Amino acid sequence: MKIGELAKTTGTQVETVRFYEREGLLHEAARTEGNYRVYLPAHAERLGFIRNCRNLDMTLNEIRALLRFKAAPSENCADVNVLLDEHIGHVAERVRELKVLEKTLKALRLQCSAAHAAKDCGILQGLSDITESASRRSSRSRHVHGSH
Amino acid sequence: MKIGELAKTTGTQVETVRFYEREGLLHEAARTEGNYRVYLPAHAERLGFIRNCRNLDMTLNEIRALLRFKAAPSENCADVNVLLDEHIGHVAERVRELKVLEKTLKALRLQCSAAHAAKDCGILQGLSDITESASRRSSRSRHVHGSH
DNA sequence: GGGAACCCTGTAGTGGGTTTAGAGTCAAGC
DNA sequence: GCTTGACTCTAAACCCACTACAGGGTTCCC
Repeated sequence: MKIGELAKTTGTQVETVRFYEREGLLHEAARTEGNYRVYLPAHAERLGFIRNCRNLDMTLNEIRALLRFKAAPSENCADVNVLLDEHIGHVAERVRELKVLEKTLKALRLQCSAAHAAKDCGILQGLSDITESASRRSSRSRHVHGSH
Repeated sequence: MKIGELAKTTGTQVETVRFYEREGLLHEAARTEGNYRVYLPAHAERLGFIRNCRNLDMTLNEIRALLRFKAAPSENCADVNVLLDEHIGHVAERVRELKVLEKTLKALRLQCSAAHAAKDCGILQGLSDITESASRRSSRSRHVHGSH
């Protein structure tokens, strides 16, 4: 199959498939005479695995690690468990952070319920004042992202 | 005050201050004879506002909008409310997504409780199989990020 | 005058793609 | 045989919010 079909069956964008190839996540495909990539079912399987991992918010590096484990079927899988436990930890931490954030934002929102002159707006006041209440984002180098 | 002091009092990194100036979020500072930036309390106030907004996970564009509202004190603040409501919506949505994710990851984790050969690992199997269970990340162009 | 601590500019890198530009390929219809 | 349109190719730039680095200059203290 050609790249467009592969992309459609795996719910990926064509550019993303080429990006994964550049990144070494997908093996290079054979080419037709006209230089089109040709994919086999094994490619679709591997891409499906990658997309599932991405849907679980894993980084490409984590996915690379998992692909290595998959490629060594007789080795011990303890490291897979460790990787997943760490990832679950990251997600759980991010949920906690975002809930604090949500609470803070809602409290801020209550400071201005009606429309009036901006100079009297409790929200703008609040944004100037907050000193310590907001989640003291101590976690450097986060891996599960914010809200944007 | 010089840039280092400003950075310290606002809990910002020096490079970030210069970055905000380049981005037009902070007004250009006056300079000493030796070409060092000199800041006034007003700069510290504005930077504090920006950092508070960033701690609430707003984008620089959202912050730019808020700074414009602040600069027009007699205008109506209804748009501030709208901006904040939208932002709260983004955060709440991301929390929902991440909780689904956490659940999926924990279920996946249960498929391999002990260490054994990778070819028998329920987690790697599960990652190949998931078809629809994981959060169908329909939200394109998210603004509150994942877990990394 | 020597060294440490600070500051300057400019550039490149991060992650996980997306977008754009400019060109080539292929099958169908006329 | 020629055109049209859908598909494909490469390479490079762009996104966000910084961060890091290279290679200097300034200030201050001893």
